[in-house]
Amino acid sequence: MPDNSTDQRSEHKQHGGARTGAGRKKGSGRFGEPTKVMRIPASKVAQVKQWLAQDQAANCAPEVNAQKWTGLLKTQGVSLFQSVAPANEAPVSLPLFSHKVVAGFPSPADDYIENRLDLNEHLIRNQEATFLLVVEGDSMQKAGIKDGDILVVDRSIEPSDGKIVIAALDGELTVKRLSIKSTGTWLVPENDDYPPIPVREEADMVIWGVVTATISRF
Amino acid sequence: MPDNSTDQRSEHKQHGGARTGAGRKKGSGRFGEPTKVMRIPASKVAQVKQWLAQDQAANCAPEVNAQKWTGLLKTQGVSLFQSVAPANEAPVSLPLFSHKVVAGFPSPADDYIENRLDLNEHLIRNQEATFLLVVEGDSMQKAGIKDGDILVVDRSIEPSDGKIVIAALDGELTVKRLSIKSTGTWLVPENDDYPPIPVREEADMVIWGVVTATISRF
DNA sequence: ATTATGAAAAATGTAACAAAAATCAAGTTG
DNA sequence: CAACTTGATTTTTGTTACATTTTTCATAAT
Repeated sequence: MPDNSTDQRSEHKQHGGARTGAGRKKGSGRFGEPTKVMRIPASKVAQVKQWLAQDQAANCAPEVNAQKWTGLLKTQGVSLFQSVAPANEAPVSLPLFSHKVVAGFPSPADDYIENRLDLNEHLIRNQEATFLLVVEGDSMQKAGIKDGDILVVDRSIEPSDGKIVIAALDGELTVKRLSIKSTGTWLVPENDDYPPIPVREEADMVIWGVVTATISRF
Repeated sequence: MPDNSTDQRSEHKQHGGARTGAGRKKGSGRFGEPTKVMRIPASKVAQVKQWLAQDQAANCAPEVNAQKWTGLLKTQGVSLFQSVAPANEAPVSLPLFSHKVVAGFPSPADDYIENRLDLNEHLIRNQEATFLLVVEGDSMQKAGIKDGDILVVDRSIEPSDGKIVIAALDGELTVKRLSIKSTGTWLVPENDDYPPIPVREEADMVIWGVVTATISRF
């Protein structure tokens, strides 16, 4: 301020002034939460940045198309790099027939048709937040998840008790059932050969997303 | 350095000294490259750390083997879909990851995406000959096919021994494993409550197609 | 009442710093 | 002379500090 000689006169220029309650609100940043600085190898800076940007996009992902999809909807956690494929319409529409059809080939024109189904639409509620994983191992055998299955994982579903989740443990992804009890949090395999895994801290494990479907090929 | 008064005498304590070429080598850090500091939202610090830690560890061997499934099978009432004429493809391509992905980041920086997969393309090879069946009843749960599962049935595949087939029996569609032995042909339910069904003549039943995949939702 | 203005508070990117780790060669020891 | 010590030197690394920017709001001005 160049000229501040006469305080009495300077008033005519003042608009603001000391006041309480002013200032930027907490959580008004990009991430809605406090941040920390950390050191990242140069070659991965871009990747991390992209990941952070994607994660925001996934978190505010719109409701795409869900007719008969039951499930909680909430955002949380991770996201991945993924090119958004413009979902054009009318791809694979599959007519649904009654199970009472007998020998003979049902025609789509028949009134046997109960419904039409597109596998992508049926299995993917939030494309931005969905990815696929190939299962290795049989720790979830009793849940019907077998080695080689393809899991449909939705990151936008809030992990909750009883959900089958993808968790990063010891640097590997595992699929387990999440058990949140008063006694603590557990990752429970659905195979008697494997013991439940206690989860002590957040750092122990990162939950990637919730398994919404599994696909087995014969 | 407490005593440095007399340089001539101080030599007796000196081991090192000014020299060139000393010092830590470049690239000797954890990442083998220079680093940068960046600001990360607090909730994601753990994920980034885990990813960075994992990334230096062993590289993963991407072994995607989607077909070593040796499962049982089951049958019950089913609902029927049919595939419809192949529409213009606007594939909803999803990222397909291998097992070794960590904390929100794929492990190897570049080939993290094993593949991109469109579920329709992946599951429906011959669209005009493909049906979808919704399984009714949970008698096949033990075999990995549960109530509400969607079966992908391909009519263009030749039924052979061991295949899981859709057969029309008594005006209803059922899922059975086809057993063609020297002793005869059987439709074998994978459920103790149901006996194997002998197939005497072709007219006894009509095989609609071969099950190529099953989809379970959670 | 509406708008303009600037102060207050938080967010953000980068610089700076201290401590730790790594590395080497001169000096010491055997 | 070879092996070991040891401190100097340099990079790494986690954190703090700081200068900007952004957001928000109370108040003056209209």
